[in-house]
Amino acid sequence: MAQKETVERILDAAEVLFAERGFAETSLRTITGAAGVNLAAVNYHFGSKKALIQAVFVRFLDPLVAEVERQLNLLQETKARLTVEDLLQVLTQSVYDIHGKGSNRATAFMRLLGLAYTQSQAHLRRFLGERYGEAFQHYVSHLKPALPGATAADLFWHTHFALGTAIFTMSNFDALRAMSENDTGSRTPVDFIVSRLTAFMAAGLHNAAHE
Amino acid sequence: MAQKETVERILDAAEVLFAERGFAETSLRTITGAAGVNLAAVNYHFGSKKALIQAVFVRFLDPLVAEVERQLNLLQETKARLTVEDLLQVLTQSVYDIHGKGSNRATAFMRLLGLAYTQSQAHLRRFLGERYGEAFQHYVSHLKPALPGATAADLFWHTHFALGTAIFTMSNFDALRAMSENDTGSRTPVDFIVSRLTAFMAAGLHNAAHE
DNA sequence: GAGTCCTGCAAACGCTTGTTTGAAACTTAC
DNA sequence: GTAAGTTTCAAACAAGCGTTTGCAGGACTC
Repeated sequence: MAQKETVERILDAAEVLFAERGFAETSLRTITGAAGVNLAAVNYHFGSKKALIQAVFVRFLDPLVAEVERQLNLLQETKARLTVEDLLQVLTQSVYDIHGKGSNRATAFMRLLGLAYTQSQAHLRRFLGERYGEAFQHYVSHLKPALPGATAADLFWHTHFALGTAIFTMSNFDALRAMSENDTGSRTPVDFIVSRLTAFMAAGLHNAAHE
Repeated sequence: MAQKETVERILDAAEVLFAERGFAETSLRTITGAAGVNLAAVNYHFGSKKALIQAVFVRFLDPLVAEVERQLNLLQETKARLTVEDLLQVLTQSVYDIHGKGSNRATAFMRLLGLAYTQSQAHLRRFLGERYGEAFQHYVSHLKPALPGATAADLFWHTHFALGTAIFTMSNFDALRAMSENDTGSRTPVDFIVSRLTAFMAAGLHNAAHE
């Protein structure tokens, strides 16, 4: 009991702090301080800071990947050929179903995903590739029939363009929202942003098939 | 003479190393070691590590912003209304004109731009906003007539979606290219990627006017 | 040629980092 | 109630960080 509580509290604090400041910029002392546990607890329960970073990702991604897979299979039973919009919808719907619609945990974690790409944590990228590479490939494989006429190279690049759009937006979500509030005077609802984002991605992806 | 050489060598080394590892992960000892100058030289010539980071951006962005402005004005004289494609073309053309077509300095710097967004360097974002905010707004102002029917909110979000696509792709350029080479077996030319990228961005941006 | 200014250098400063240690506190089982 | 096994804790560790210091060497003026 006491152990699980400590582990969970460390993960909670680490998830939030990593998302706010990045991995290298967040010290174990800051994390354990926020979690209200002893400094040595991280190395005792996780082994190292690197292992803690990976554990944060596993706790979030394992259920999400499973849910995406589930919804993908479900959808495939009712529809012979999935559209690009279907596939994007599965992603957002899976996040909504697990965390609720207005969850800031989801947007905070998206920032973590962005950091995983841009910060120099070679061990993390290797780890994520090994653990989730197959699931990612499986998801992308559904995109191919949805975009007839696209070559393999088209598919690869357009997928990563779309991925980049999403990750960048999510990882700078709060900053962008603040800027937009400054510009237009009103706060944009999350729904609006997400639907615009998926529309932008879909438009870009469809472009692959037309050239 | 000797001074300029030292300053320039520090900037060269810092630009490459920051792009490779990030700001916090690159120590002044690494930079001065690679540059072949004394450790104290950074604080002597720049004042602090933060000031060095800003100087790296200024050296790259000042000429680029000026060139974009120049090409924008030139284009406006021959054409009454600029298209989205025109505006994107001005950006890539400016980079090409300054650094040549196959420059890795340009792609490396794009990675720096991405880091500026995602790494926790509040001073950098503040600095970039103060120094280049006006030029950015001026550029975006040309986008409004190019996308009739788009509201102010549309314009803001779609601009940043496109920005995100570009920054993410550029900042992970080498990694993406290596992955694609692994997948398809052949190395994708830079031209191909850039033209696909701008096409993707244009398709997404046009989508703003149609909803 | 003395004086002034700029630059380069080795060494040290104080501080923070991730990790380890060894003993104390607690839980569990017989 | 004692023994074994977990978990917590304060303290210390070595290493790395950005920055500062004081001096040595060169370049320049007058």
